Amino acid sequence: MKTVREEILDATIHVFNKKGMKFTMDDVAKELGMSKKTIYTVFADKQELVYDMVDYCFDSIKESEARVMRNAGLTTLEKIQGIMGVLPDGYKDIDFSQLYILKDKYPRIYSRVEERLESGWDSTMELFQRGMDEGVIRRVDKAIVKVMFEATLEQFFRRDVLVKNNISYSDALAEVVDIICNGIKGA
Amino acid sequence: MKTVREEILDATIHVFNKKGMKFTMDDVAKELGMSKKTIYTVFADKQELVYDMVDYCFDSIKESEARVMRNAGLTTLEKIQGIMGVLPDGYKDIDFSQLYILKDKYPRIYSRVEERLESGWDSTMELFQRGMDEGVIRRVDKAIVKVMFEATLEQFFRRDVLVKNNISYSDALAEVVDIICNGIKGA
DNA sequence: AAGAAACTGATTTAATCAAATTAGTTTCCA
DNA sequence: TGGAAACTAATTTGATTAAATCAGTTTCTT
Repeated sequence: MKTVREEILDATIHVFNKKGMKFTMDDVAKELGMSKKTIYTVFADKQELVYDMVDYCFDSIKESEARVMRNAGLTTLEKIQGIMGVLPDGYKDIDFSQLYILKDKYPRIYSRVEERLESGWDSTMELFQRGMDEGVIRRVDKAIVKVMFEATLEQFFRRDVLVKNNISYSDALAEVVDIICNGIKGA
Repeated sequence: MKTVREEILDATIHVFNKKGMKFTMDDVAKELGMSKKTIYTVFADKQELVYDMVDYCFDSIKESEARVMRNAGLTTLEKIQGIMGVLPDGYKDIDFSQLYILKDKYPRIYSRVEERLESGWDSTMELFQRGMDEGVIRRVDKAIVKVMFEATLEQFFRRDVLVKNNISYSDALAEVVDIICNGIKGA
């Protein structure tokens, strides 16, 4: 059973993805068939709502991630592959490029997004390090791998490359993870 | 000996990189120690100047590229590696993200940039195809490799990732080409 | 022939202010 | 308790116009 809080957050994600950051509180209320009054009993203001929406999304990524990390049956390389596969599943929920526009208006939310985008890579970075120590992946610059991956995903969302080339998102993602993992694998 | 035309184009690149698309004709004239009058004897208007500047840059990429293609001593994979190395050398000359802002004001130049960015991949795409036919690289989606590479370079220029991580552009480029080439290499 | 500088019409930018929208609150009602 | 709708103060949007900038031309000079 979903809590009221979660219902509101889900609705917020929905209208956010439809209208970007200029969604209104009325939009959320209408989406829910709920009065604004009720929303305001749960969230103090719009800022808090968006802030919590961000955390809500990242938490779900983190959870899938933890599941991969915890799986003892996987090798380090398989874990890297697994995590790179779930990471963007979370990105799918929200159009983060929209969130970047908040820089001026909601600096607190903006820096929260950056913070979580950054810390979202913590486990992956650790895995890279472990892989290099174990010798299963080559000594590469972790920051570069990160940029490659993030930049590519960003393009998938922003431009219409996938539509134009008639490639599904999951196929594209699998291919990218595959190329990167093979590219960093020890010789 | 450089022609007047080339001198003007070089100066244009210079001021363009300093001030973006809002460089003025006076800027170019001052940079050259030349009167605007003289510039206008060579180029009909600003639009033509920028248009030719774009071609000028891409032509120099194409030239280095042809040199690699023509080198019979290289294997297909080495050629791919070589071409991916020179392609961005040309990007270094110009901040193409600036050019993308022209969409509305100079649609003719904008579409020229797109056209040449696109056709700049022609030889690389052919090489990918040849490599797959020869079996030296895996069957990958060429469009995805292209997105990965382009997106990554774009980030190198746009964000300050390289500065922040204290990596030189050429080291970063070499690493990216390396990862991609290893990532697509046949097993 | 080419630079320096002044000039003009067109475009860009900036400032201003009115109109519309919206966050958050309150009132009334089921 | 919670929805519907009205309300207010604040913000955002949009239109208008004045000021500044700039592309392209002309004049005068060496």
